[in-house]
Amino acid sequence: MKLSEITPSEFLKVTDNNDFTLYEHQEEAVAKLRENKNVIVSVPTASGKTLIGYISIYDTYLKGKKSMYIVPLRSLAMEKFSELLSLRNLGVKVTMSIGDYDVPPSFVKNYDVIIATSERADSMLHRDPDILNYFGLVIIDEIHMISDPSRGPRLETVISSLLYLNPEILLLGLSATVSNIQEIAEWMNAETVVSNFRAVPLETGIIFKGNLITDGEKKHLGRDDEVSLIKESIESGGQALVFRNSRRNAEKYAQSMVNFFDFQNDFEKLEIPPDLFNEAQANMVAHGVMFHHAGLSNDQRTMIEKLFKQGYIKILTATPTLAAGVNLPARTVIIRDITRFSDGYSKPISGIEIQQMIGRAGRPKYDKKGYGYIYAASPGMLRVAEGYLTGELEPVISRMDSNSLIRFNVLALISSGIATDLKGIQDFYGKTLLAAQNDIDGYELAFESALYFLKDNDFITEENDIYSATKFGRLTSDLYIDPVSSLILKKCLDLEFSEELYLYYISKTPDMLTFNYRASDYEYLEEFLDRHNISDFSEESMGAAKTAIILNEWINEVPINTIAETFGIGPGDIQAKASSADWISYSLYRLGSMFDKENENNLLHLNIRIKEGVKEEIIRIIEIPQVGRVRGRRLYNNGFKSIDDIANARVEDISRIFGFSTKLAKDIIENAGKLNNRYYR
DNA sequence: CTCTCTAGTATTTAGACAGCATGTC
DNA sequence: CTAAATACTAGAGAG
Repeated sequence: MKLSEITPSEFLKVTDNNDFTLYEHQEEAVAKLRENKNVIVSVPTASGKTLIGYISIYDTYLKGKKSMYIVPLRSLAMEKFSELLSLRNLGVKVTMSIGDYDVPPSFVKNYDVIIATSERADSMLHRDPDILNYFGLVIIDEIHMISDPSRGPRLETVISSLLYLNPEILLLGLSATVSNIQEIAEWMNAETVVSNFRAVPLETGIIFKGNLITDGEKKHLGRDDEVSLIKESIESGGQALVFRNSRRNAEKYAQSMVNFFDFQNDFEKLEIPPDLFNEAQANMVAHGVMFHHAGLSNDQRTMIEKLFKQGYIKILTATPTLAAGVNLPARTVIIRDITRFSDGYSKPISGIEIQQMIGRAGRPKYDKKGYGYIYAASPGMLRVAEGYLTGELEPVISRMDSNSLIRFNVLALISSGIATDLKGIQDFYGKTLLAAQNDIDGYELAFESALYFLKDNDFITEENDIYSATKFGRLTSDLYIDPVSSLILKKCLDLEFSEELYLYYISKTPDMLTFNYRASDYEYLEEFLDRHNISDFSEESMGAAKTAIILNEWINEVPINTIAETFGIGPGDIQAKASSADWISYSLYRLGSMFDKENENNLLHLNIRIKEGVKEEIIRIIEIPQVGRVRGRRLYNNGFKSIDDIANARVEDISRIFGFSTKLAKDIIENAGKLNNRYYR
């Protein structure tokens, strides 16, 4: 059926007037949603799931209701946001609500579609459960994420809340292929739409001992082994994506590709900011090769993704960052490692992850066919690889049963008023997948001990078996931090303020994942703990000390590359850590304002310094737009020490400073002037 | 006595979410 | 439980 046959005439504005024929699974999903049935669509990636979203969002809009689109990653939220913007042509107002994103105000009431991460959705719901009255549709992308041990429970909480609070809201789940899709559907009162359809056909094979095995047939690959497959792909105009299981492997593999291929990109033409890449990296890019992992800075990653999309980078080697992230397809995908070290063992990676990686093969519109190959290093791994391809699927399992998550959730339920007694909590949990998969009566003890813990630590109070959150409990829940973190921060406030020491306690909260320390770090870590009279030499404490030391370098303006080199980590690791610490230090500031007013200013400044990575003395001047830690420092060192100094400066005096063009100098002076005026008003 | 090589041993290992602010008759 | 690559170290042997 054509798009125009099932949608209002104006709808084609969304698709640039392309009136394509719907795929069968799209048609089926839309039909079921229109019958007011929840739906779970399970199809491979790149098979038009977004169009189902578009149509159902517009249907919902016409009924005067809002839609929410939940995704697992911030990068995916931004990608969806730019895709869904085309709905603006129909008057549908789209926004996104993710942590860290402060451009459009996230007034739910003013928008028709809200794109959110699962955590943001969770947080929004328990801050103000009433917003649900405005919603008619919630789309949950990558719903199989429920199975993710660390982040799945937050998504499961959101869906359970929807089922518990407002079963009228239509749910559309989009999922990878999993074995128990029926069970998930029953839990959500949904019908399933399952299809193996792919927009670009996929050919899969296993590379084993110099042979490529496809459909049981062996083909000898020659001396270059799997590299010959990459060669083939590139020479016929394609690109290749190689997944590896460690950063070092990804980098090494990229380096080795430089020796195999030489595409001779005109480096000048690529418009890469100077100093974005180091010499070795720039050399790889010049050869059309690069690696991608979370140790790279955000700017580096964005640039690499762009160069790959534009086709300048032909071979990209990556860790799992690219498996679940933004859509970055390539004609040929090679999964070079199928095991990864975790929990003390080297284990085969999950089938869902393999699906995601291999699903990247084949660019719609550009490639007639995609090629996905799995590399097996041993006979045992050959069997594992065969298992992936013959479709032994994993089930989605609830991970909501950890005690710390139950504490977090029970506080959220009480704080939001969704549940106020044990019975309410049990009723809520009765709606979870956890309950659908387990005997929920077995958790009563866990709920009671969570309630006891929360009461004992003044997060909640009780009267006649009815619980309500204290101010402390409410703030903890709103800050979205673990109650245990909140207690650590509260205790920290009793200690005399010292940046280093406070950074240590920030790092010690369970919400901060600390840096790993090595044997070679012992000496200075123990010295740090000694110096602060901390007698705890546990693993957590040592990790927190290392993290505190690195953050301390960051807030003292040590160049990010110097920190990276000294501690053997990547610039991306420092950015990520600073961003978590920013969140926790903000929480500390808020707790400080509640318990200990005296410390308030110190805590606010510490938060700004972590956010921006600056010393105290330039906190003010980096408020000027276009001035960050680097430019702020240069201005300060050249005598421009306040907003006033800069607002009244002459353009030539600032443009004389290294790194400041005339235009930039003008802009900065103007911005400083505006900022100044604002203060005078 | 010192340097070098080697065999055996120790070490290391992916990723990434959250808060805030704002509007207005 | 189901790894593999690399960095480190002690000790032998050469000069």
